Formats: sequence, structure tokens, C-alpha cells
Amino acid sequence: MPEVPPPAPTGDALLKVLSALGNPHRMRIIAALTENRNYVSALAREIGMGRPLLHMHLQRLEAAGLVVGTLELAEDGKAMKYFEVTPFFYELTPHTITRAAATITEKADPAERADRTAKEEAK
Amino acid sequence: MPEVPPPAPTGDALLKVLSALGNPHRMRIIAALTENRNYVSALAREIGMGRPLLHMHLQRLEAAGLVVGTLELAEDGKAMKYFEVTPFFYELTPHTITRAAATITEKADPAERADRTAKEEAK
DNA sequence: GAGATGTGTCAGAAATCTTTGACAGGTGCG
DNA sequence: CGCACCTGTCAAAGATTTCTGACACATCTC
Repeated sequence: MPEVPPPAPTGDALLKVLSALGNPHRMRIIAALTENRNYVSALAREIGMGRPLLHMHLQRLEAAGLVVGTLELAEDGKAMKYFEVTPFFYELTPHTITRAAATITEKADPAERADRTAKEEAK
Repeated sequence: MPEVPPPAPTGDALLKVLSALGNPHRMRIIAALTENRNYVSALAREIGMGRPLLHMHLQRLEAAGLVVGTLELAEDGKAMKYFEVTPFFYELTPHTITRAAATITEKADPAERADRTAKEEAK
């Protein structure tokens, strides 16, 4: 079975991944969860961070598709949300960035082209 | 000549790269400069963005080591700063992130906040 | 000199992201 | 019931990032 090359991610998706990973706390969260999956409260204690804050970071990572959380019921009936990292893979080169940049649906686009060229000096 | 495997970047370096790339404008700047090098003012017109703003973005990209700028004197004597992308290559996987996370010198580190650790064992 | 080009920087507004503390559930146990 | 866990959300404060409009300086051309 030949290794299939990773599909090119859309600009917005890659943007989410990069901004999600570009944060020391979230990087550490990925590191902690890579070693072994864990539930929110325990993870919060492990890396010394408040639950609400960790919750938000996990949400950001999950939105980027880097981790997944599943709500499981323990034997004693308590509900705990376990998080684990997804086996992601991204290659960052000028080429991949260029390719991704072409498909960005951020703000501003419909009304803009070659009209605001010599506008700043015109005062 | 065998291809040398890319060296593992330090946590702080990777952090800079990721947060630099995790921005739509900077991604487009990389895309534009990948096609051909350019000087600040022309690039600003090309992607429709104010010079001061572009200047700041280029600074961020250069600090991350993704682009380099060289001040050159044109034939007519005008000084123009040409920017071009560096052939960077980063592999993003749970493993590389974990490895990088171990070497982060961001805020909080000198004194590990391990004070409420006695309670978590009470499971 | 005026005008067009290039460079750079600065201060403050605007928009975002990060962080904290309080609250509102739920379960099982002594 | 009260305590010890778990889950989640919210509002407001705090810290950063992003963006804009001046400003200053240089060169070449008219």
C-alpha cells in the first residue's frame, strides 16, 4: 500500500491549525495529551491551569481538529470528558503556504481590487 | 548526497513561526513573496495594505526567520528594501509539537506552580 | 521649490485573545 | 444533608495584536 500524500488543507483550516498551535499553553496541552489521554480536571491539575481556561484552550484545539473529546461515563456514574490528540500531519513550506493562501475566506474581498492604489498620498 | 533530516526546532522558535503564519495577511504576504521578491511599497499596493501595517507584518515574519529583507540602492539612487521568503520547512505532528513543547522559555517556568498536587491523588 | 518616489517610526484607537472568579448543574459516599 | 468529585457557562478584567493617521528623512525629476 503506497503512502498517500497528505491532502492540501484549505487556507481557513490551516489558519485555524496554525493559530491554535501558536500558543505555549496549547502546545503544552498537545504534548501532555500525546503522552496519554486525559480528562479535563486531571489535565488542569497536571499542567497547573484553571479549568475554565483549559476548557477554552481545548475548545480552540478541537475546533482546529487537533484533538477530540468524548464524554464518557465512569463506572461510578460520573461523567468525564476525555481528550486525545488526533494524528495530524502538516507540512509547512513556502509552497504549501502559498497554496493555502489562495483559499482564504476571511474578511474583505468583494469590494476591493485595483482601486486603492494611490490613495494614501492623496490628501 | 543524502537528504539531511530537518533539525528539530526549539519550542520558542516554532512558536514564533506558528504565530507568524497563523494570520491571513501574513499568509498572503508569504504567498506574494514566494512568486517573486518585492520591495515594501510595491508589495503594499499589490496586496492593498497600508505601509506601516505591512511593515509590522514583515517584521514579524522576519523575526520568525520566514523572510529576509535587504536594503538595496536602485540605479536612480533610491533605497528600496527587497523582501524574499527563505526556503523554510516545518513538519507539524503530535510528535514534533511534543518535542518542541519541552523547550519553551515563555513566561512561567522558573518556579513550577506545584502546590495543589496533594489533592489530586485522592481519586 | 514642489511633487512623486522610496525608507522608517510613533501614539493612540480598535479589535482580539487570554485569564479569572463565580455560578449552575450532575453523581456517589459517609 | 454536606462533601468531594465531575461537567459546563458567563461576565468582566487584563494583556496583546492589529490597524490607522501622522510625522520625519532621503533622492530624483520638473
